[in-house]
Amino acid sequence: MKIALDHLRTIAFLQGLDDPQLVELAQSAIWREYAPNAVIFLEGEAASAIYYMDFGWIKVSKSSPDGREQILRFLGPGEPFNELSVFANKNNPATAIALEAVGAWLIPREAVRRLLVTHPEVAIHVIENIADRVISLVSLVADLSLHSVETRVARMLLDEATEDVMARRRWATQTELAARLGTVPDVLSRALRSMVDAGVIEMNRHEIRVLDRQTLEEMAMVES
Amino acid sequence: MKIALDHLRTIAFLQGLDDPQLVELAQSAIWREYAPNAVIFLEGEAASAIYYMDFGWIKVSKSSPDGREQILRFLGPGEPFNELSVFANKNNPATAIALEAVGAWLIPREAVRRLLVTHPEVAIHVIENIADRVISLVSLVADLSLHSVETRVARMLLDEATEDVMARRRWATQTELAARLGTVPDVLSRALRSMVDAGVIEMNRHEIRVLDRQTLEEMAMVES
DNA sequence: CACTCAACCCGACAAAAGTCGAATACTTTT
DNA sequence: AAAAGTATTCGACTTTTGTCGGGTTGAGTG
Repeated sequence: MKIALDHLRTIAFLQGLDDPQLVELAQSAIWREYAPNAVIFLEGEAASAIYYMDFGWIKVSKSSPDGREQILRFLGPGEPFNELSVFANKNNPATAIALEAVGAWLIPREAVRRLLVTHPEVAIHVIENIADRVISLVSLVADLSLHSVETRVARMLLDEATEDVMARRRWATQTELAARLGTVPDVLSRALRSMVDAGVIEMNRHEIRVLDRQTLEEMAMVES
Repeated sequence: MKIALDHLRTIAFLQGLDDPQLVELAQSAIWREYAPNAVIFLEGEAASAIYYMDFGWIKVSKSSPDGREQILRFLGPGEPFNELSVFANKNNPATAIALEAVGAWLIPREAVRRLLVTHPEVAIHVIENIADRVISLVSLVADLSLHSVETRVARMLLDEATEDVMARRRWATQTELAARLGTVPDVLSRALRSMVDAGVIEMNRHEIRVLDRQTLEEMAMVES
């Protein structure tokens, strides 16, 4: 219980709650672990709980009947997810799958929802949280519809790289990255290769290093 | 003022408020009209008010530097918009443009935001409203990334048609519809034409009529 | 009613993205 | 360390989507 409590304290939209409230939540929290590739929940299912990731990474994605996959986002330690379904009483709009061994706390919907009525400041945090989701989805739509694969790759690199290095976790294969960018591994491979050939980046299994940030920014069509 | 009050009463997320509250809102409401093609607000601008559409239609879209446009949604009479930016204190994530003559009420952000703290039920409505936005964006992403133009066209027809007829407003040109579907007018034209040739639909300037719903559903790849 | 302009359509073409089969390189397991 | 499995790459090819120039239609305007 103690552990759950400490974690709850760090969730953004629970900020400002006093200890008794948190203890109550902590008492209803359930611990879950998932093996790599395990399905955490499926698109269309009714959501029953909010998740708070303790360790591991997952992907949230949609799939087409013929097996193609579009990843909406990756989620790592410290991030809450499935708030949307829980707070809005909707079915899960997408599927969540563990990319590696994952441990997470589940807080049943009722426990969290009660807070909405009694603690308006929580509601405000929730709104801001979901608003960020909308913003990132809007920019995903714009990327998919308005920009070439090369541009999207360049943008991903600029987005993810810290100090011009984008570290690659074990699961960050070209297959997963391609699904994130809305394309297929082959095409991503070609795009990366042509960047390597052009001397813009350097790449190995564990990281991608940006060598020529300026050219990359031109490829990304970032506006001044 | 009276008029504004009557309209406010019909806004979904203001349901449950008592009259004095609404009167206060109505007093701060501002009336605005826009000519066809007028820009209502631009992507990136700070949002200062929530809009409530009285008459006319608008489009919310993102554009690329080279002029291509992706429409996120159309909005008509009775629908509120820009809640996202107002409630979450973000800049507008997209641009809004009038498709025809538009009249709308603006309610300044501060007036609405105060309600969030004092009236938790309003917050819940706001969350549900934004959640719907997330869901429709997720399905737009899936459409763009996972399905062909023909499939998207078929889906649009099935979505929009009532009684197998999709009425076309004056502004619903192939240019606008194509921008909504994430393609260009020519390609949309071809897709529609091939459906007409296949006897699946019938089409004129004012409406598109579904003749063979079953085939259309197969094209839309709706899952059983 | 003639004129104008936007919408729509067509056919040929160009480019981007996706597919396929097979070779190669890396990891992980045994 | 060998075997097995996964990830990446390659080249050739197909499909889809987008582009371009020009032509037709039809609604709205003076």
